[in-house]
Amino acid sequence: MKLSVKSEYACLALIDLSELHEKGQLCTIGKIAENKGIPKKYLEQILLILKRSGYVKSQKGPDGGYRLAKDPGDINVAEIIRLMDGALAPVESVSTYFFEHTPIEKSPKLLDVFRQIRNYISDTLEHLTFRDLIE
Amino acid sequence: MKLSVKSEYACLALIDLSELHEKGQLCTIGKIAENKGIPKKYLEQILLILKRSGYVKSQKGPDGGYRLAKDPGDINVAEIIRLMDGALAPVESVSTYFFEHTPIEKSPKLLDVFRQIRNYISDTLEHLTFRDLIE
DNA sequence: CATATTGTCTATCGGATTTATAGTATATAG
DNA sequence: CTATATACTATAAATCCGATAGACAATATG
Repeated sequence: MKLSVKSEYACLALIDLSELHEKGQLCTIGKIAENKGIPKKYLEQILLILKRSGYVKSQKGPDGGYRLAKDPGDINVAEIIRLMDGALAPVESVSTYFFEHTPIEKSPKLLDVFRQIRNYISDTLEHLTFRDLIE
Repeated sequence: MKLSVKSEYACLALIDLSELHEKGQLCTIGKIAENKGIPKKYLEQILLILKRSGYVKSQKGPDGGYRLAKDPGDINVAEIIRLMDGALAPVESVSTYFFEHTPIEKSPKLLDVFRQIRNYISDTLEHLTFRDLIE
């Protein structure tokens, strides 16, 4: 896993929305972009992806904006990174959801170590929810 | 850390050379490439990098080839990946050797989790030597 | 010395990916 | 009706990665 800027932006945006969630307030793309220092038009695309996957809801028009579609405690960081970047594993040949063959399979011992690393990353990030990340 | 094919090739080549190390035998680029299924011309560049960093030695001419410059037990996987790919950390802002600012710093809590992941990866791979990977 | 073999070095290409921007369409509050 | 917001698609710009090409240098051997 090498985190892309896209994943970072997605997490930051979800943190922003998580903090507003209890009040049920909408927040515009522009506001989030400004808060977190994210290019607005790029954030637009990211929020669209999050919307299509059911993490956020939106409303058009004046006073429109975005809000979370779930409780922050029901969204974990692993699923967001997988959605944006693909595999958490450092090598696809030890990835559960994005398996692919790679040259490293020629060394079973090395492969085992990377599998162990993948499991650590998955366990850590799957148990980390956006509730844990709110201030 | 997302492992590149380059790192994978470097590790596989070093494993090959580690297995020959005790006998002090030289091995040609072509042989290694064939053994591990690596494009020869690409492997050439990788071995040059390893040579310049003191991991392997070479000899030109007929009967020439490569051999390890150190004991397999004195080379760990972390340093090879850092040489080929840069940071082991999933985000540069928690990298010890390749620190850079990234947007994720806006969430200290998230940053902490990634620091923890980085430490796990570093510890694991720094203690893994090529002696451990020999058959 | 001539030749074949092997590493050295630099340049570059093709393709993919990533980050970001542009522009048009659609919904809705007032 | 108009201003404001999201929806959507296309594509630009930059970078990186894996791979290839080809000229050069060293050396063992006959």
